[in-house]
Amino acid sequence: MKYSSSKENYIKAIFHLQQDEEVVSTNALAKALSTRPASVTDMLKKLKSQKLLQYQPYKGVKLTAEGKKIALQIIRKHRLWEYFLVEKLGFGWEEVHEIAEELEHISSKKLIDRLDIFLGNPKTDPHGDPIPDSQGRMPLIRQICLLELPENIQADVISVSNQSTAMLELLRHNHIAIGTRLEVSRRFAFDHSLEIRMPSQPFFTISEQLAANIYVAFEAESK
Amino acid sequence: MKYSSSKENYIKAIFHLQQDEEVVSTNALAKALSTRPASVTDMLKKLKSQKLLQYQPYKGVKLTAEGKKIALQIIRKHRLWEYFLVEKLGFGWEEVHEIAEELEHISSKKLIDRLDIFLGNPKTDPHGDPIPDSQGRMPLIRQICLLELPENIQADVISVSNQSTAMLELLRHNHIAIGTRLEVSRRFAFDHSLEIRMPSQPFFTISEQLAANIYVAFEAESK
DNA sequence: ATAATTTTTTAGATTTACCTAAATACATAT
DNA sequence: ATATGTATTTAGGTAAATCTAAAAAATTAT
Repeated sequence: MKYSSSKENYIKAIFHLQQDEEVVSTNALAKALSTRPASVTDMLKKLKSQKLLQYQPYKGVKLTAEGKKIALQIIRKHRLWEYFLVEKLGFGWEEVHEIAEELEHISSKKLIDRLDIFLGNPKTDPHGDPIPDSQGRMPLIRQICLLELPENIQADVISVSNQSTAMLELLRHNHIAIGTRLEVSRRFAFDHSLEIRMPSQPFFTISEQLAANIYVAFEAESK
Repeated sequence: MKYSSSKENYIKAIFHLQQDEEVVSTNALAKALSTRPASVTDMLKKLKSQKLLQYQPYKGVKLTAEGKKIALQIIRKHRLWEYFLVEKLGFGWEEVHEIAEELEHISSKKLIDRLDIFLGNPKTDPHGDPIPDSQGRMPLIRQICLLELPENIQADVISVSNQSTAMLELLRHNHIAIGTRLEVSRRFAFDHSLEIRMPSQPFFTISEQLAANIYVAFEAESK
């Protein structure tokens, strides 16, 4: 079934608000969507009649299983497009959200599954948020310092804590950037330096000092 | 200025119909857009008030310069997305039109200009139709047999006339497919074979017989 | 427990993009 | 030149998604 962009935005907003509060209020939704409470009430009635959510007047709202499924599909699209914009088109991670808000409403499922493959099945978007898979399963992502990354586990760089030019220069030299997929292949006891492996590139090592400033996200047993 | 998807579809349809007939009739538009003549009349009034077209009741319609500019932007987006879907995501050229109809309404100009660069500034879409540049200039495309392609001019493969497995095998072996960018770097008088150059690949030669079955599109002095 | 405040819903409009049915303008054929 | 047929417009209506203002329900404070 296909839903209007407006309905999709409601579903997505409810999904996100539900992470904090079991039940979502009309006012909270109105604020999140920059609209008026009266408009929210109208839309909730429509979405309820489509069985996407449970709603009793004055009692707040909660997505049904079907509603959640749709929310996860939209979030999947949003985050994959963000990844595409940053990794392939060279956008900064601050400027992609708005564009992804539009792209997430493109309907073709085949498109998004092929995009996923084209991007190498990333597990997180450029902000480090997990990307649901084609079945809507959200991978359990752990975000840690590169120093603590277990060996031979693929992870994506999500942030760097030190922004000095000296450090950025070193990162650039090693082709490490936000979004880079890498893994630690060895650790050397002598100086605690790390051997880094990146897809289709020769191995190289980085110092403990550098690694201490890099944060990565990786998939901790999905399901 | 931003226009609704619906308005953009009207503008695009008028642009295409204008290629055949100087002035476009209400009925022709209704047919092209699968809608009713009365709906067309309504919309024409709105678009006229926005100065995107010239319209006098009963006298048909014609885009203004501004209307044409917008049409070309939409066509640019449509064709670049088609190219992306085929070249990067591996879709067949028959199945991309529908998806591109949605993608063409994504508004970010920066997105489309970066996509253009990412794709290597293709001059034609997978169907061989020319892609307007960032200023809306439509390159003059000539479509000819590879045999007749002038030397050292980049061209895109748009079709192959013989579909035998033997020929397709040979094409695959040479990494030639619909959409491949190539140029003829030399011709050998002895057997009329051609030396082919492709970006970031070693040169190779193909027989006159093979070249006779390959059709390409290239830019003939734009402007 | 009642008053005051906040939240939510209802009622009634508006805008966009459609529709059908009827009226009008234009084109063509005799 | 008039009749007939086709194309186009007008008139009036609908559905989706929004809005404001007012009413009603729920919550909080005294």
